[in-house]
Amino acid sequence: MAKVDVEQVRLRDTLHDKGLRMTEQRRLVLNAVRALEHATPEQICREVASVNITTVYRTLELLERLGLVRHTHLGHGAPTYSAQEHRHVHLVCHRCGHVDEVPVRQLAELAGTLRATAGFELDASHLALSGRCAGCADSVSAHSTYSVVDDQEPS
Amino acid sequence: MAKVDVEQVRLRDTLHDKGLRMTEQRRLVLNAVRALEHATPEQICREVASVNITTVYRTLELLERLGLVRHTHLGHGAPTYSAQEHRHVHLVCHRCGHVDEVPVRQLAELAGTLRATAGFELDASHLALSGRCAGCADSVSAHSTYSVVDDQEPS
DNA sequence: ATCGATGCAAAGTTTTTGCAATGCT
DNA sequence: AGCATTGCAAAAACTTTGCATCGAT
Repeated sequence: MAKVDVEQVRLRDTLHDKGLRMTEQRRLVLNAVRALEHATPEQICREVASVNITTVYRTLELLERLGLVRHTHLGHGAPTYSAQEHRHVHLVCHRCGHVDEVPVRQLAELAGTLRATAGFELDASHLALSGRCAGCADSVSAHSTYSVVDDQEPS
Repeated sequence: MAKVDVEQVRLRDTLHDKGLRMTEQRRLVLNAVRALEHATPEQICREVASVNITTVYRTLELLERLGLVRHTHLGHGAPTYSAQEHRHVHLVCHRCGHVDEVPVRQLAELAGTLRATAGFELDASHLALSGRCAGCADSVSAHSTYSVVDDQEPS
């Protein structure tokens, strides 16, 4: 598959530009990030069993500095990594943990507002929004349990 | 100060409703969360030195279940807690780490869009947006360093 | 007096660091 | 050959658990 080679060459070139080296581990980790989509370091490590967990951490940090991957905090646990080109907004349900995705475009308006009011350049591809997914939002009326935090502000 | 007593009574009542007990530690931790604003468990523990770190963790979890505090993941490290009534959106600069805040209202439009398109109920008070703060966005032109990830999508 | 809450110590998780061995270039 | 990279082991950082004691009700 030509695409794979292209990606691989791109990685090699990016590394060489910085005086860094192309290794099998780096290729494997990058491929795993692309294949798994928002995966934690541990999940990535499981996927590429031959690569040591230490190397996974170091490689993810490197790939992020190179702009090839990004990480997001989807919940309480470990950060999750995705390929740079995988641009979307994560919608994380903090009831059931389900992660949905919507196009980055939906944030354009917000990005404009934040730029205007706070001078803040929103990085939309880096983003996790929490709330209730469709399924859990529906079932809310049936619950008013101890363990659930729920109260939307008046307006 | 009457306000303090009111808050304290509210905490006591909320606890008693569940058959739980009002303790000095719970009062101290809740006050610390309110005073510090988006503080990590460790920072809270430092603030209320007399309370054991274990108790801080347990109390934060409890207060969150009771709907009195919330937590957000502002960055790589530990989660940060704020009082439930402290409603705002965090703007986290992933260059310098600075955390700014804007009113939740700015998300109203986005919340509507997500509800309509994905059935997702956005929890705006729980939110951290990452990007570049005004200061770091300004200085971007001066840098094209190795360590900086930067590339906004075409449109 | 009862039973929930706390503190201490110990264990569990996740991530980082030091260093000798390995392997790109 | 030179120097970045890896793997291992150990440390560090963060969080949870068990249990005896303490304290709110």
